[in-house]
Amino acid sequence: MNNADILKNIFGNLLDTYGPQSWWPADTPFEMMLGAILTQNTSWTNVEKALTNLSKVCELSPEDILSLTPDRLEEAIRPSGYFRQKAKRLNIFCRFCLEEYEGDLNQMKFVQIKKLRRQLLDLHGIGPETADSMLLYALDRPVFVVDAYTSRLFSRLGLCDGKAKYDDVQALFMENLQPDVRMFNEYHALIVKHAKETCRKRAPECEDCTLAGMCAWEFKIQL
DNA sequence: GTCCAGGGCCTAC
DNA sequence: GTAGGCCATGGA
Repeated sequence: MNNADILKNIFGNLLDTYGPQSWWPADTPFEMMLGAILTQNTSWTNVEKALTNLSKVCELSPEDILSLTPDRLEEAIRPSGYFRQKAKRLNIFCRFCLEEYEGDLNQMKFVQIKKLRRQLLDLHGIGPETADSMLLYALDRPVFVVDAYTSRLFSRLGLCDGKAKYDDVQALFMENLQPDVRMFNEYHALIVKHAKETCRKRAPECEDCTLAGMCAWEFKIQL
Protein backbone atom coordinates (compact mmCIF):
# COMPACT_ATOMS: atom_id res chain seq x y z
CA MET A 1 0.00 0.00 0.00
CA ASN A 2 1.36 3.46 -0.84
CA ASN A 3 1.26 6.45 1.48
CA ALA A 4 -1.82 7.89 -0.19
CA ASP A 5 -3.82 4.73 0.42
CA ILE A 6 -2.51 4.40 3.96
CA LEU A 7 -3.51 7.98 4.81
CA LYS A 8 -6.97 7.50 3.32
CA ASN A 9 -7.30 4.22 5.17
CA ILE A 10 -6.42 5.82 8.50
CA PHE A 11 -8.86 8.67 7.89
CA GLY A 12 -11.66 6.23 7.11
CA ASN A 13 -10.85 4.23 10.19
CA LEU A 14 -10.86 7.30 12.43
CA LEU A 15 -14.12 8.55 10.93
CA ASP A 16 -15.79 5.17 11.39
CA THR A 17 -14.55 5.00 14.95
CA TYR A 18 -15.38 8.48 16.20
CA GLY A 19 -17.74 10.02 13.66
CA PRO A 20 -17.57 13.62 12.37
CA GLN A 21 -16.12 16.07 14.90
CA SER A 22 -17.48 19.30 13.40
CA TRP A 23 -14.82 21.52 14.85
CA TRP A 24 -15.03 25.25 15.19
CA PRO A 25 -18.66 26.09 14.65
CA ALA A 26 -18.03 29.73 15.56
CA ASP A 27 -20.33 32.51 14.42
CA THR A 28 -17.85 34.30 12.18
CA PRO A 29 -14.49 33.65 10.55
CA PHE A 30 -13.01 36.41 12.67
CA GLU A 31 -14.21 34.73 15.85
CA MET A 32 -12.66 31.47 14.67
CA MET A 33 -9.36 33.22 14.12
CA LEU A 34 -9.45 34.71 17.60
CA GLY A 35 -10.07 31.19 18.85
CA ALA A 36 -7.05 29.94 16.95
CA ILE A 37 -4.82 32.28 18.96
CA LEU A 38 -6.57 31.69 22.27
CA THR A 39 -6.38 27.91 21.98
CA GLN A 40 -2.59 27.83 21.77
CA ASN A 41 -1.57 25.12 24.24
CA THR A 42 -4.98 25.51 25.86
CA SER A 43 -8.13 23.42 26.03
CA TRP A 44 -11.08 24.61 23.97
CA THR A 45 -13.39 24.80 26.98
CA ASN A 46 -11.18 27.52 28.43
CA VAL A 47 -11.18 29.31 25.09
CA GLU A 48 -14.97 29.32 25.04
CA LYS A 49 -15.01 31.04 28.40
CA ALA A 50 -12.59 33.65 27.14
CA LEU A 51 -14.61 34.29 23.99
CA THR A 52 -17.83 34.54 25.98
CA ASN A 53 -16.23 37.07 28.32
CA LEU A 54 -14.84 39.00 25.42
CA SER A 55 -18.18 39.17 23.63
CA LYS A 56 -19.68 40.69 26.75
CA VAL A 57 -17.27 43.61 26.88
CA CYS A 58 -17.16 44.37 23.15
CA GLU A 59 -18.21 43.30 19.69
CA LEU A 60 -15.96 40.62 18.25
CA SER A 61 -14.45 42.89 15.63
CA PRO A 62 -10.90 44.16 15.15
CA GLU A 63 -11.91 47.75 15.89
CA ASP A 64 -13.74 46.97 19.11
CA ILE A 65 -11.04 44.70 20.47
CA LEU A 66 -8.42 47.34 19.77
CA SER A 67 -10.56 49.89 21.60
CA LEU A 68 -10.26 47.93 24.86
CA THR A 69 -7.61 48.88 27.37
CA PRO A 70 -4.92 46.22 27.88
CA ASP A 71 -6.32 45.50 31.34
CA ARG A 72 -9.86 44.98 30.07
CA LEU A 73 -8.70 42.68 27.29
CA GLU A 74 -6.45 40.65 29.58
CA GLU A 75 -9.18 40.27 32.16
CA ALA A 76 -11.68 39.07 29.56
CA ILE A 77 -9.42 36.38 28.11
CA ARG A 78 -7.87 35.35 31.42
CA PRO A 79 -9.55 31.89 31.46
CA SER A 80 -7.67 30.88 28.32
CA GLY A 81 -4.33 31.14 30.11
CA TYR A 82 -1.17 33.00 29.04
CA PHE A 83 -3.50 35.98 29.03
CA ARG A 84 -0.83 38.68 28.88
CA GLN A 85 0.87 37.11 25.87
CA LYS A 86 -2.40 36.38 24.15
CA ALA A 87 -3.77 39.89 24.70
CA LYS A 88 -0.75 41.26 22.84
CA ARG A 89 -1.14 38.64 20.11
CA LEU A 90 -4.80 39.49 19.64
CA ASN A 91 -3.95 43.17 19.32
CA ILE A 92 -1.26 42.49 16.75
CA PHE A 93 -3.64 40.29 14.77
CA CYS A 94 -6.45 42.86 14.93
CA ARG A 95 -4.15 45.64 13.72
CA PHE A 96 -3.12 43.40 10.83
CA CYS A 97 -6.74 42.78 9.89
CA LEU A 98 -7.45 46.50 9.83
CA GLU A 99 -4.32 47.63 8.09
CA GLU A 100 -4.11 44.93 5.43
CA TYR A 101 -7.78 44.03 4.93
CA GLU A 102 -9.78 46.97 6.28
CA GLY A 103 -11.12 44.68 8.96
CA ASP A 104 -13.03 42.73 6.32
CA LEU A 105 -12.12 39.06 6.55
CA ASN A 106 -13.90 38.34 3.29
CA GLN A 107 -11.06 40.14 1.55
CA MET A 108 -8.70 37.45 2.78
CA LYS A 109 -10.57 34.87 0.77
CA PHE A 110 -9.28 36.36 -2.47
CA VAL A 111 -5.62 36.22 -1.49
CA GLN A 112 -3.38 33.35 -2.54
CA ILE A 113 -2.93 30.79 0.20
CA LYS A 114 0.84 31.02 0.11
CA LYS A 115 0.87 34.80 0.42
CA LEU A 116 -1.72 34.89 3.19
CA ARG A 117 0.07 32.15 5.13
CA ARG A 118 3.28 34.14 4.89
CA GLN A 119 1.55 37.27 6.14
CA LEU A 120 0.09 35.42 9.12
CA LEU A 121 3.42 33.78 9.98
CA ASP A 122 5.10 37.16 9.95
CA LEU A 123 2.86 38.29 12.81
CA HIS A 124 4.39 37.92 16.26
CA GLY A 125 2.58 35.15 18.10
CA ILE A 126 1.30 33.27 15.08
CA GLY A 127 3.21 30.11 14.24
CA PRO A 128 2.53 27.43 11.64
CA GLU A 129 -0.22 25.59 13.50
CA THR A 130 -2.14 28.75 14.35
CA ALA A 131 -1.78 30.13 10.82
CA ASP A 132 -2.92 26.87 9.25
CA SER A 133 -5.83 26.56 11.67
CA MET A 134 -6.96 30.00 10.60
CA LEU A 135 -6.61 29.14 6.92
CA LEU A 136 -8.46 25.84 7.20
CA TYR A 137 -11.11 26.43 9.83
CA ALA A 138 -11.88 30.13 9.33
CA LEU A 139 -11.12 30.72 5.68
CA ASP A 140 -11.95 27.31 4.18
CA ARG A 141 -8.54 26.88 2.59
CA PRO A 142 -7.31 23.31 1.92
CA VAL A 143 -4.34 23.40 4.30
CA PHE A 144 -3.52 20.45 6.52
CA VAL A 145 -3.05 21.37 10.19
CA VAL A 146 -0.26 19.54 11.98
CA ASP A 147 0.10 19.36 15.74
CA ALA A 148 2.17 17.43 18.27
CA TYR A 149 -0.26 14.51 18.13
CA THR A 150 -0.01 14.28 14.36
CA SER A 151 3.78 14.11 14.41
CA ARG A 152 3.74 11.66 17.26
CA LEU A 153 1.16 9.31 15.83
CA PHE A 154 2.39 9.23 12.25
CA SER A 155 6.01 8.84 13.24
CA ARG A 156 4.95 5.92 15.43
CA LEU A 157 3.18 4.47 12.43
CA GLY A 158 6.41 4.83 10.47
CA LEU A 159 5.06 7.36 7.99
CA CYS A 160 7.38 10.18 8.95
CA ASP A 161 10.51 10.76 10.96
CA GLY A 162 10.05 11.38 14.66
CA LYS A 163 12.15 14.51 14.36
CA ALA A 164 10.46 15.75 11.19
CA LYS A 165 9.67 19.45 11.20
CA TYR A 166 6.22 20.95 10.85
CA ASP A 167 6.42 21.57 7.11
CA ASP A 168 7.73 18.07 6.45
CA VAL A 169 4.87 16.39 8.30
CA GLN A 170 2.41 18.68 6.56
CA ALA A 171 3.88 17.74 3.19
CA LEU A 172 3.19 14.07 3.92
CA PHE A 173 -0.53 14.83 3.92
CA MET A 174 -0.67 17.55 1.30
CA GLU A 175 1.32 15.54 -1.22
CA ASN A 176 -0.68 12.38 -0.75
CA LEU A 177 -4.23 13.62 -0.31
CA GLN A 178 -6.58 15.60 -2.51
CA PRO A 179 -6.94 19.21 -1.27
CA ASP A 180 -10.30 18.77 0.40
CA VAL A 181 -11.29 21.35 3.02
CA ARG A 182 -13.92 19.22 4.73
CA MET A 183 -11.65 16.19 4.86
CA PHE A 184 -8.63 18.13 6.15
CA ASN A 185 -10.90 19.70 8.75
CA GLU A 186 -12.16 16.35 9.98
CA TYR A 187 -8.81 14.60 9.71
CA HIS A 188 -7.06 16.98 12.07
CA ALA A 189 -9.97 17.01 14.51
CA LEU A 190 -10.14 13.21 14.46
CA ILE A 191 -6.44 12.91 15.25
CA VAL A 192 -6.98 15.12 18.30
CA LYS A 193 -10.07 13.13 19.25
CA HIS A 194 -8.13 9.91 18.94
CA ALA A 195 -5.38 11.32 21.12
CA LYS A 196 -7.87 12.09 23.85
CA GLU A 197 -9.47 8.67 23.65
CA THR A 198 -6.33 6.57 23.65
CA CYS A 199 -4.29 7.12 26.76
CA ARG A 200 -2.10 5.21 29.16
CA LYS A 201 -4.94 3.78 31.16
CA ARG A 202 -6.04 1.84 28.10
CA ALA A 203 -2.56 0.66 27.18
CA PRO A 204 -0.58 0.37 30.41
CA GLU A 205 1.90 -1.96 28.77
CA CYS A 206 3.06 0.78 26.43
CA GLU A 207 6.03 2.45 28.04
CA ASP A 208 6.34 4.93 25.20
CA CYS A 209 3.36 6.86 26.45
CA THR A 210 5.32 9.59 28.15
CA LEU A 211 2.96 12.18 26.74
CA ALA A 212 -0.57 11.57 27.89
CA GLY A 213 -3.13 11.15 25.22
CA MET A 214 -1.34 9.37 22.44
CA CYS A 215 -0.55 5.74 22.04
CA ALA A 216 -0.18 4.17 18.63
CA TRP A 217 -0.72 0.75 20.15
CA GLU A 218 -4.35 1.58 20.43
CA PHE A 219 -4.51 2.51 16.81
CA LYS A 220 -6.05 -0.52 15.20
CA ILE A 221 -5.03 0.19 11.64
CA GLN A 222 -3.81 -2.47 9.27
CA LEU A 223 -0.89 -0.87 7.50
C1' DG B 1 -1.30 17.58 44.69
C1' DT B 2 0.08 16.43 39.68
C1' DC B 3 -0.55 16.53 34.81
C1' DC B 4 -1.42 18.86 30.68
C1' DA B 5 -4.43 21.24 27.04
C1' DG B 6 -6.44 22.14 19.50
C1' DG B 7 1.88 26.66 20.66
C1' DG B 8 5.20 30.04 20.06
C1' DC B 9 9.02 32.97 21.47
C1' DC B 10 13.49 33.72 23.41
C1' DT B 11 17.92 32.49 25.00
C1' DA B 12 21.97 29.73 25.40
C1' DC B 13 24.98 26.52 23.57
C1' DG C 1 19.75 24.75 14.35
C1' DT C 2 17.96 23.10 18.39
C1' DA C 3 17.12 21.86 23.26
C1' DG C 4 15.21 24.04 27.35
C1' DG C 5 12.64 27.53 29.83
C1' DC C 6 8.80 30.42 30.01
C1' DC C 7 4.08 31.91 29.70
C1' DA C 8 -1.01 30.77 33.17
C1' DT C 9 -5.79 29.03 33.74
C1' DG C 10 -8.97 25.23 34.69
C1' DG C 11 -10.44 20.47 34.46
C1' DA C 12 -9.41 15.53 35.21
